Amino acid sequence: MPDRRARRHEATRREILAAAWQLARERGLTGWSLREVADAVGMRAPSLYVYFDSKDAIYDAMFSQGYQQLLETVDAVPSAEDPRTLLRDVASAFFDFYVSDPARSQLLFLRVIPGFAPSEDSYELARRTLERLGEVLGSIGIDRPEAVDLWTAMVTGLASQQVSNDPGGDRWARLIEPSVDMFLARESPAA
Amino acid sequence: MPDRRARRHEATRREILAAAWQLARERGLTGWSLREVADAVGMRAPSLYVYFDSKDAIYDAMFSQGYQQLLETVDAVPSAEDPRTLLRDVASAFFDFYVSDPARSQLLFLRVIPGFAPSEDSYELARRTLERLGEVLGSIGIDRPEAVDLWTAMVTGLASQQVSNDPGGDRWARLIEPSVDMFLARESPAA
DNA sequence: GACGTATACCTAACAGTGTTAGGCAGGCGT
DNA sequence: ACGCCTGCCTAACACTGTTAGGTATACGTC
Repeated sequence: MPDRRARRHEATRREILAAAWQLARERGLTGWSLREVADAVGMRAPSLYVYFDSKDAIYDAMFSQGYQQLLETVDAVPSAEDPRTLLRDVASAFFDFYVSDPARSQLLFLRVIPGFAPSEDSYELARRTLERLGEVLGSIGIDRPEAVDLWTAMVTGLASQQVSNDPGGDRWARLIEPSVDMFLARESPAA
Repeated sequence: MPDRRARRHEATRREILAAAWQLARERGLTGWSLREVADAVGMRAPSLYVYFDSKDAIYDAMFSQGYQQLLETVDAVPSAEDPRTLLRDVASAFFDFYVSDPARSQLLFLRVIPGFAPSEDSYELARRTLERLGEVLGSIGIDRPEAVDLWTAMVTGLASQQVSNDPGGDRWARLIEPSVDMFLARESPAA
């Protein structure tokens, strides 16, 4: 029977993280303070230290949650025999994941916070998530490391341009399908 | 004969910007304080306000300088008849520009600083620089807006992955040539 | 060449930041 | 029922960007 206290503690941790995510989405990844998070959950700033060792520890927990969500997103893509179909679905899923929360994307994919680096555990989760992405591509015969790297660069490039240069629009979203075709023409000319 | 004072003023402005660039490269785009910049040029922090209205104004001047440098980089690419040669040269030049100073790239290409947006003038320079890039691609027949957008996404994607996931290495740098081939196979199959 | 002023600096201070120290009340396991 | 650990608090630290106000000097003008 797990500690009542421990469960309450965990619940409050999640509440704090939810408030931090909301502020990050509203004001940018680094555009919020611990006082604001504390206000949102009805505490004073120093009390947050009961739950996290530092602001960077909050970022680390967010990093971990973010990759967890990405893992679920990748796993939610329906498997398909046809390479073109699968590749398009995975690309769209990743693109949507990236664009739907730019603050999260900055945290997961760009080194934006001065001095912050993910903990060993969080980094391991990130590694496993990207490995999983590689497996999905492998399932349709995309298994050369260079091909996976190229695919990653292409899709993150599209999503990043969308966020930076046409937020809310679809100028780069429309290029997903052509990009997939272009990629397949090179990597899997048979299909 | 232009004001002695005005010239001295301009020289000090440049000195401050140089110090800010150095700190940004060493500690990250947002990892430095006005006190540190002031120290580097032998002043106290408030004196910087003689030269810049705010820290964001320093970022704005850096933004402007950065795009100036990018413009020069693009212009320095030797013109070539062969599309493959030119495309490879432009891609390499841009890739090197991006990778050689990740802090600058964050400032120019990603919206990383909370609350900061470039001034009208700086943004105009950015627009003209990217327009110029489009002209270079146009010179070898790449003139469909979608093709330019796709090329931009591809090259920034490669550079960004290189910086984030293999700093100092060449894991994505080696993919420039294959990417150019892949791109050309789609956009200019005749060549 | 002396004069008056705008300029280039300064110190002091303010509100806000992340963080630490220390204290108190109460819910929990024994 | 007792005692302790947990969850919160206030006060305070060093640091951040920024403003107010003062002073000396280098400059353009006469």
